[in-house]
Amino acid sequence: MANRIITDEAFLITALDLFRTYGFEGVSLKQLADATGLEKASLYYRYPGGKDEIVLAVATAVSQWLETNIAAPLAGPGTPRKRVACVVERLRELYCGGTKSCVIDVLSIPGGSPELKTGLKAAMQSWLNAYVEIAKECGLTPVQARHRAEEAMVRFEGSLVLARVLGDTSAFDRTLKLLPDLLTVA
Amino acid sequence: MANRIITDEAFLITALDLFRTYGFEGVSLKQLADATGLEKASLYYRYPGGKDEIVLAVATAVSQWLETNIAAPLAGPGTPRKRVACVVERLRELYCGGTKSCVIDVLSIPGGSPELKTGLKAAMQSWLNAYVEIAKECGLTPVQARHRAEEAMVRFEGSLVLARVLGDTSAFDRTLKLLPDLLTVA
DNA sequence: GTCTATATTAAGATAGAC
DNA sequence: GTCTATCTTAATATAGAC
Repeated sequence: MANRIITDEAFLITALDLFRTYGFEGVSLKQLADATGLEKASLYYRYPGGKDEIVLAVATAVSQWLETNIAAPLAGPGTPRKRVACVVERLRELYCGGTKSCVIDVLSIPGGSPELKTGLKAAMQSWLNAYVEIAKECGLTPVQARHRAEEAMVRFEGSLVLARVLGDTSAFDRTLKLLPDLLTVA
Repeated sequence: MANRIITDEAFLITALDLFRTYGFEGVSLKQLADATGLEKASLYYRYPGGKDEIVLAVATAVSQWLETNIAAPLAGPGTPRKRVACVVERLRELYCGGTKSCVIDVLSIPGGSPELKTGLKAAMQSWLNAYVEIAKECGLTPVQARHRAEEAMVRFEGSLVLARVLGDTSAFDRTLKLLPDLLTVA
C-alpha cells in the first residue's frame, strides 16, 4: 500500500473511461499504464490476468454502480415518478449528457473473455429488471412492463449510438425526458 | 484481372461481415486475408492504404447499399406504408433478423481515419433524411417528421445493441413491426 | 508494490519473384 | 495480380532490481 500512486477505485474509473471510448480491442496496456500513471508491470501485479482481468474488474464495478444508482433508487422511497427522475439525472451524469458511450454496448463487441460477455449480459438484465419492477408497481401488466422496460433500454442505447455517430445529443436529451412517462404512466 | 480469385464485391461483403462483428480494431489484415483467400500483400495491392482504405471502401459500399435499398424505395412508387414495409424487409435481411450488428454503429467507435468517421455520419444522415421525407409526405410537420425519423433510427440501433448484449432479438422484431406506423401515421 | 529491462508474439507494411 | 519472404513496430507478458 506504501508506494501506490493511484487507488484501485481511481484506476478502474480511468480504465472504464478508456474502454467505453475505444472498446476492448482499441485499448492497449500501454494506454492503460500511461493514463493511470503506472507501468505495465505494475498492472500485471494488480491484475495478473492482464487486460482480460482489468476489463472484467471494470465490468464488475459498473454492475455495482448500476445496482447502487439504478436498482436501489428505483426500489426505494418516494413516488415512482420522482424515483425515475432521480435515476435519469444519474444516468445523464454517468453518460456526460450523451457524449460518452455505454460501456456495456461497446464492450459487447467480441474481444474479451466469455466471463466478460456473461457479466455484461447480467448487468443489462438486472438494469432491465429494475425498470420492469417499477413499471409493474405503476399498474402495468408483467408483459406490458417488460415491453416498456425494453423500450426504455432500446431508446437509451440507441440514442447514445446516434450521439456517437452524429455528434449530436439532442435525441439522447429527448429520450431522458421521455423515461418517466415511459416507465410510470399506465 | 487474370488470377483474381475473389471479386471486389465479394471481398467487400466478406470484409463488411468482419468489421460489423469485430469492429475496426478487432479485425487484422491476417483475418481479412484468411477470410477472403488472398494474401496480405495482395490486399495492399488492391488497397495501398491498408486497413484504413479497406474499411473506407466497406463504408462506401454500405452507403451505396443504403441509397439503393432505403432511400430509393422510400422515394419510389406505391403507398408510403407499402414502401416502408418493403424497406423493413430489406433491413431485416441485411441485419439477419437482428443477429448482426450495424456496421455504422460498430465502426463509429474511434479507430479508423477521419474520413471513415465523416462517411459514417453522412450515411446515417442520408438514411435519416429518407425517413424524414416519407414522414413529411404523410402529413407530419418538418419538426415532427424529424423526431419520428430519429426515433425510428434510435429504436433500430438500440434494439440491435440489446440483441448483441442479451442474445435476444425480440426487441428488434418489435421495432421492425413498429416502423410503418412510426413513419407514416400522422 | 512499483520500477526497468527484456522476451515473445503478432500486427501493419514493403520488396521482389512469378 | 498474387505470391513468399522479410522488415519494423507495437502488443502482451515476465524477470528481477529496488
